[in-house]
Amino acid sequence: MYKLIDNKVVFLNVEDYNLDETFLCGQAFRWDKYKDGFSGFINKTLCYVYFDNSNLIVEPLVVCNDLNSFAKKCEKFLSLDIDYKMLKERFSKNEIMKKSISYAPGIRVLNQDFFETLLTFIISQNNNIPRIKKIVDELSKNYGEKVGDFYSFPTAESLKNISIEEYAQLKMGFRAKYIFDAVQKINDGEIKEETLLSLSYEDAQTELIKIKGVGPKVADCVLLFSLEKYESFPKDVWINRALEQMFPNGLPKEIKGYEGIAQQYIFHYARNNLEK
DNA sequence: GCCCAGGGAATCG
DNA sequence: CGATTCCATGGG
Repeated sequence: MYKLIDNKVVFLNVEDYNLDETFLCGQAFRWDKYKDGFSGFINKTLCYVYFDNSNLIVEPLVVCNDLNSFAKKCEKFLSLDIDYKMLKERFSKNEIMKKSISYAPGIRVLNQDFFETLLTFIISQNNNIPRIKKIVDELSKNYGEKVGDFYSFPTAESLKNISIEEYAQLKMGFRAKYIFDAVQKINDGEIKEETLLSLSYEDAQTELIKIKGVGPKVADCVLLFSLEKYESFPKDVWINRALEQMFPNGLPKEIKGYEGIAQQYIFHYARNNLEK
């Protein structure tokens, strides 16, 4: 439930939500600490997200002429339309899941912009989180739109005539040619968000992998973080360690259908507690 | 200098 | 097929 109060979107009595855990867990690369919360873009609108006691508040930092429709976008983006209390109770019937969740119980899987998620996770391959953020910031500063002190993430249209060499100048390395191919396939209409949304998880993954530099892991991140395929379970180096050490006999049945949401708790636990 | 990072493509056997 | 190697860059 939310209300519109004083040009802000106010979600009342939000539980099972921690902004630090959610914005800093490695699923999003364009949110920064700001005042008592975080600043970033929701549906192309720059905003300030913070807690006021138990209320979660989204304050647009630019003019927003349709606050009601923006509020619905916020609800979806922040994953406030999913019953996390119920999901975590189900996951916690498995003892290892229960322990993983206890290390960061306030993580939520965001519903981010498709194009931004696609490009940022192409950049993420064989890379580390601070440097991913740095490259994504450079991409935005160079080709995004200036909004106050911030820059929006570039659109596919705005990247239409950018060359591989220009991407390489942003220190992307070998990923420059992959970004170029992704932008081209989006602009050509070869890859369409609406199509991917209508397809099954498996078929949507098959489509995404047609992009150069997009393999199973990057595709799974895009499917989970921007296309609402919650059964998607991205496997990176940390998750592989977790699977060996925590789930040698496979994933528990309690997370079925929502493996991706469970994956975030496991990923966070593994990154902070497992040995290399 | 070596190792690693929210991997994937190219190559090899 | 599966297994290995290379790819750019920067921090530890």
